[in-house]
Parts: sequence; structure tokens; C-alpha cells
Amino acid sequence: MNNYTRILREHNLKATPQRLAMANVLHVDGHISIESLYAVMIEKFTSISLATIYKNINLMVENSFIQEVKIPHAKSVYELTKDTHSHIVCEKCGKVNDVSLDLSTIIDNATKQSNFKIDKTDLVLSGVCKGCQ
Amino acid sequence: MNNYTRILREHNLKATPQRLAMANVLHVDGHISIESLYAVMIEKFTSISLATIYKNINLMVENSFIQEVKIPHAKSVYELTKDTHSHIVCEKCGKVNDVSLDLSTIIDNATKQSNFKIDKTDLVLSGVCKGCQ
DNA sequence: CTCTGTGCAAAGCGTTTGCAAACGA
DNA sequence: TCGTTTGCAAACGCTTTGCACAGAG
Repeated sequence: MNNYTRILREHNLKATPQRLAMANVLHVDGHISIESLYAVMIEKFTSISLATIYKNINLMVENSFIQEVKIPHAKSVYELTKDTHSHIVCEKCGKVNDVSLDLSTIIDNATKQSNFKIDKTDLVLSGVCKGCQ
Repeated sequence: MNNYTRILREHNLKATPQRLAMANVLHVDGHISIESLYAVMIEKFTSISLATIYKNINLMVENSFIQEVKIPHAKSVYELTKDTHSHIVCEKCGKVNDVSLDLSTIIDNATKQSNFKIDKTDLVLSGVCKGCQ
């Protein structure tokens, strides 16, 4: 039994070939939009339905197996859930990368300013990647 | 001629009553979703169309008069364009507030880590506001 | 007066739902 | 075997478009 089979089951999801392939695409690709995911999936499963993609994406999000990342001026992408991190997106080619940033000082400041009890950060930096410069 | 009339014209937009009211709602409310905006607008203009709201929102975004703010697990809200700032959203009541945070250290770090030329930050903090705690 | 903006209705598009058949455990 | 998942088609909801009339400049 491979890793994703186990993880899917831990999330009360049956390890169907479609789901295992989705998990694998997410693992390999890192960040992928619904339409790109569908394009990749239909290579392996010529008759897979968009409805299946959506149903599985939604189930996986509900079970915290994956997460949605909202990108300014672009479609959302999805990634496997991992430790807290930020994102950086290239305005030219659209590529999304992870970055590991310490936001604790920022959070302290924001807490003082707002009186909120802060428990989550969503930071998306935009710019131009090395390859596109 | 009031402020918004002038600003709209500078953006090549005619200062219609509907647009002036939208600008005013955005100014007073700070951050508002399409559906809330429509609900407020229809009070003043009983026969205003959602199409008008959308057309104007899109024109105003294109002209950088307003900006979209994407919120995790919620609908986007719109705000008048102003100096760079971050947002904090209450997970209980949904209220969105501005916060002024210095992200320069974060940007330096991210630049080193990613080799991107960074020019924009979108930070949305989530938590529980004072009133909801 | 001219050109832009508005309101309405219809179209468009991404996403969700219902259902019968297929499949995982 | 039993409950879940799939694929298809239809439905849905949000957003956009086309058009005739109204209104801003």
C-alpha cells in the first residue's frame, strides 16, 4: 500500500486510481489549477469527467488533504497540505513557488494594531521569476 | 464638482449617479462584496441592474480606481485603491479591516530565497476580531 | 447633439447535482 | 456484498453580452 493510499484512507477517502493520480499530479506539479489538472488527468483517464475532478478536489479540501491558494488576477491553484508557508507567483509565466518566511514579527504587529486573535496567514508575493527577467 | 466626479473623469469614466453612489459606498464601507454592494445600491436606485454593478466594477478595476481583495474561503471584496497595506479578516463575522505592516524584511528574505524581482504583496491575516472573541 | 451608460433579457461559463452503473474494501 | 465513486447530462449561479433607450457632457 503506497503513501497516498494510506493518507487517503486516513481521510476516509477510498483510494481510487483517479484519486491516486490526482495526488500524484499535485505532488509532482506542486501547484495546479483545475483546468490544468483536468488536462493532465485526461491523458491517463481518457473518459474522466470534470465532475469527478471537482468532487474529489472538494472532498480533499474538506478533509484538509489539499488546500486552495487564491492568486491575484489569476485562477486558484491547489497544493497538498504541508507546513505553513507563503507563495510567490511570477507575473510573466504564472508559475507559483513556495517560500518559507518567518511572519511572527508581522503577526505581533498586526495583533497590536487590530486586536484580533490571529491564527492564519495567507501571503502571496508577486514579481518576476529568474527565468522571465 | 466633488472628488469622485473628478477622479472618475480622470479615468475617462462619466460621473453618473450610480457610479458616484458606488464610490461613496466603497468609501464608507471600506470593503464590500458584489452582492452586498448590490443590496446597498438597490436602496437608492430601485431599478439598478446587477449588470450595471458588474460593468462599473470591472471598469473601475481596469482603471485602478478600485481593487479586488481575494479572501480565503469567502467571496472577494472590493476597496478604493490606496497605499499598500494588508488585510485582516474575522473568521466569525467576516469583517475585513486594513492593517499597515512593514513587509520590507519579509520581501528581502523572499527575494534571497526565490530570486524573484518582487513588486507586490498580498497578505490576508485571518483570526477573530475583538467583538467576536 | 453625440457618445457613453443604464437596464433588461439572454447567453456564457465554471461548478454542482442527480442518477444508474462500476468499483473498492 | 455494501457503501462509495464514477461519468454523464442536466441544473445552477455568477458574470458577461447585445441591444434599445436614457442621460452626461
